[in-house]
Amino acid sequence: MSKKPSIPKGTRDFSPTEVVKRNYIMDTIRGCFTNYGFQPIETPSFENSETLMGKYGDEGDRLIFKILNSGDFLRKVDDSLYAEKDSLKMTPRISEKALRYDLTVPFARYVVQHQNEITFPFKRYQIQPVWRADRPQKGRFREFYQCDADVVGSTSLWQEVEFVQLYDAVFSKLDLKGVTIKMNNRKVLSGIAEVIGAEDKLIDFTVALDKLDKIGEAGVTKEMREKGISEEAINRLQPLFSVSGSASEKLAKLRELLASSSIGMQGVDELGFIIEQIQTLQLKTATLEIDVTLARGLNYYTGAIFEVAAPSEVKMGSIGGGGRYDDLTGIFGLKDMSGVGISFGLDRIYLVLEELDLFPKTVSATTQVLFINFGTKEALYALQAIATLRAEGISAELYPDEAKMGKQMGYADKRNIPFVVLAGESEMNEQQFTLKNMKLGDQVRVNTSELIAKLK
RNA sequence: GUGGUUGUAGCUCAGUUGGUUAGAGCGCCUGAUUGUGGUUCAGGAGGUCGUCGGUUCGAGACCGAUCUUCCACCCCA
Repeated sequence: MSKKPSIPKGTRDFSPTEVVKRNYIMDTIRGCFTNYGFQPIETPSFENSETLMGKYGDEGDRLIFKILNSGDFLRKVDDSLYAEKDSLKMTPRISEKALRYDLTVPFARYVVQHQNEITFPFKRYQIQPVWRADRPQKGRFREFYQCDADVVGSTSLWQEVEFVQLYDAVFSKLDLKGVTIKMNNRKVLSGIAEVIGAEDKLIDFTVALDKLDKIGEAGVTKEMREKGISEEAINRLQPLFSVSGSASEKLAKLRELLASSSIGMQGVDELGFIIEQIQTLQLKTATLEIDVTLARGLNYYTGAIFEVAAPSEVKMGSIGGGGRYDDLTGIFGLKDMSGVGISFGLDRIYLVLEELDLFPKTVSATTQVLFINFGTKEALYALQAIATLRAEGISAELYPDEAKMGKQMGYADKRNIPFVVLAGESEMNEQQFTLKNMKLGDQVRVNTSELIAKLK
């Protein structure tokens, strides 16, 4: 046991059946992305540390996997720094590269670096793994895939409308019903902070607010108090907890609440626009909902914020998220380039589909027909037929060894191969094949064209 | 990063207050069956009990460390 090899915490191997299912999800998402006019790019799995560090907050920095420099890197550290044993100070000296933490920041870097070759607005999609030095939990890994679609170079709210449609399209294709697209707007949150006079505590305030459905109103106010938000501000927040009802009712309530804040009103108007258009365009399976407590998201969101909740019967964190970031490329020196995008969490969608048994049966299909190996002459005869079948698009294989029938049949059985061909001397003499249906157990004698017809 | 939890055969798990040679089901291999799998029957292989250290006459069981699993925080897809 001890000598058995293993893989690092939070990583996984994928068996054939799992890869087939993952590909099904990926192909579905990719199909929708291209259908909506997005173009694929890829970026390196690791970036220069300075590209990533400081972009996700202190918590994010902690979760970034750092790559040790090559060579005798400790020799270059001066003694006084080494003696301090301060990891935070030491890290930049011994690590200059890091594994990417998400796909959005590398994308921003890409846009800035390639700005002269890009035609704006630029719609790109990207499906690649990301890494986080997190503690694993259910649906939480240290290596996982994100599937991102972003548009940069347009401030049009029609993009947000299209992203809502895109979410709906993907989940409809996957036949995943009961998905809720939660939407909020950073400007609404800023407006609330402004109205209650806690602008300087925006982050603390939003993080606490985000936990409303988890720890309740009392828990949220308690956390806000602990973070130093004044009692007066918390009292003024009161009406917010009772924002409920339909989208238009929520919007009306927010307008009332935020009347004195121009930024807040702007956020409400943006939410209203998107809701209104979606009401006309209609969604197929997903539900769009305004959630004023939705505050997750990285520090760079400036407008819309999206988060996708799995159907309520599945206990799973969000399966997607996104939003508008007006100044993402600004940190890399390219100003006035607004972006908006969404992300799908492939690994979590997989767990949800698995739990709800929503993978189509056909995705598990393997080889269509196995040819039994009876010996050299027979194998050659079989391979000639196999070549013909393959040219017809039928996946076929020859059992490589001249093993006992039982073993060869057992192989077909275990791999769920639906058909087996037996071709020995008597079949060869008549240019025929014995085709056995493994499920029914019956078998027929056929020629080549009949064989193709039966297997197609 | 904090707190808890888990680890015994390929898989799922039993294993009494610490006591002889650690078990079961499923799976695997061989045969009954030299051109017929999935059913049945007979036989067989497979474990330094996660790892390292400690307590003890004696440890799968108790203690410590470490790794891993899952869970709650933090945060997030």
